[in-house]
Amino acid sequence: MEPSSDFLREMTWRGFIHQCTDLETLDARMSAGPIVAYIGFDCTADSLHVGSMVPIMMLRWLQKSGHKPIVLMGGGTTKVGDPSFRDEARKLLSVEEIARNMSGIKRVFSQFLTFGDGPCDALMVDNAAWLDELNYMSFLRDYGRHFSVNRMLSFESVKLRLEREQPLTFLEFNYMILQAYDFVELSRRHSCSLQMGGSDQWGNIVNGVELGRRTDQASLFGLTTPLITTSSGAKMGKTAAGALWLNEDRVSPYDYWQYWRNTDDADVGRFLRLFTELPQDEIARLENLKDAEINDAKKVLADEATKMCHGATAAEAAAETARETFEEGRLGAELPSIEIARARLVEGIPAYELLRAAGLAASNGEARRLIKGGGARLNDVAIKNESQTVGLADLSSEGAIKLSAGKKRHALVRVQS
RNA sequence: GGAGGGGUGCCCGAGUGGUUAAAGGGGACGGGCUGUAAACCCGUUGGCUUAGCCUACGUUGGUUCGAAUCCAACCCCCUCCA
Repeated sequence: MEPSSDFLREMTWRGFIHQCTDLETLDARMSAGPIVAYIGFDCTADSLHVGSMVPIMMLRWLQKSGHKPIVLMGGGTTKVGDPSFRDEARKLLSVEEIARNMSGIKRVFSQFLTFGDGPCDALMVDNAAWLDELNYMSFLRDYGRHFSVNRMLSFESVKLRLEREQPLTFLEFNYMILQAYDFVELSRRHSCSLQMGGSDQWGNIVNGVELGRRTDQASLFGLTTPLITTSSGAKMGKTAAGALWLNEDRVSPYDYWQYWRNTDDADVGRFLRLFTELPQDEIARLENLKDAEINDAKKVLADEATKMCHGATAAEAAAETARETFEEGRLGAELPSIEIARARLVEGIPAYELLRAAGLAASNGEARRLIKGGGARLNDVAIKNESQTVGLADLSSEGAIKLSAGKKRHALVRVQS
């Protein structure tokens, strides 16, 4: 019952496996020797977010277990747009946007995988390389004949669209076929025999496996990961500011660390397995911590996850700032900060304006409401009056003013030098 | 091209001439309780130089003392027909 290959055993224990086209045969293949596997990433934004962390972790484990990972950039498929489980069509992205997004996403990967020419080194390819020059007539005759529209319509991934009677354009309908063709290309070019991906990719993956069998008698496999939700049922990765992006310029290491630190109790064990590479016994110990002690497990989770994404130095700085801010009530260096001209502080700035400038409120009105509701604090003292002004006298001995919105959101105001 | 239906605040969704910055729900934010957790309770949720002013119900005009609500044109979406 338990897989014999290192990779699948580890993945099973950690909760990465949702569905597989043929787990037993795949396991035998992976036990016998190294294989090549890929995951595709479309270029719909200029950074990936935590939603992609599960597939990324899987590629890491694959590489660690002695197999070869391919990262497929969807430079071609992004021009079409994956309709899977969407109730309406995506906005069509321009070629320029796609190129920009791709360069943002590429940066992320160097952090997680080792690229190169060795047998276990990761490879990055772009499906525009073959999709862009496809000839319509020959493609239809060579590959289109292997697809049954009846079957394509039966996939769960398009059901939502069809049931809601929302239009599914012919453009989008082709996505599945192109992704299937990608798998065949990678199998031919790089002997790739396994496609992995999120559970929403099941239909697309199965089509690739079947196409490979029909055109090349290839024995291909598909493996999907479950959609990770928080125990409260929400899709994970939402922050106050929006998605939890992996690129540092969109979400700071400190905010990234905070996200993991604030994990629900109920999710800690599961997340440690999925998002850290700690050994099994260490995870077992951490997930058995009770009550307030579980906070220690959350800190480890935050440390590990941040280290992987932003490096050890950034992770330590984030952890240190959190400790200073929350455990000692001081001001940590990595808190988001803004600079204000000395002259403006001499005049005095209304507190609501400063809250807005520091990014703790989206508008002056919101800042006023925050103050009225008793959630705004200046150097840890509640701001009572909306029109209260902040001046030089409020600078602490560290040379900064600490502003807070609620218990968790803090920012520093420094004097412009 | 024809017939019908529809476009409301972050999202869903009520609202068919005035007291509507727009019910209700969700989400989000804040307060309380805690452990920087969950659950629960309470509050807030267009902007501004905030006892006031300004901007808002696809767009532009019109009717009216007064319009998200009525009229016209236009744009976009959906369904059926060709």
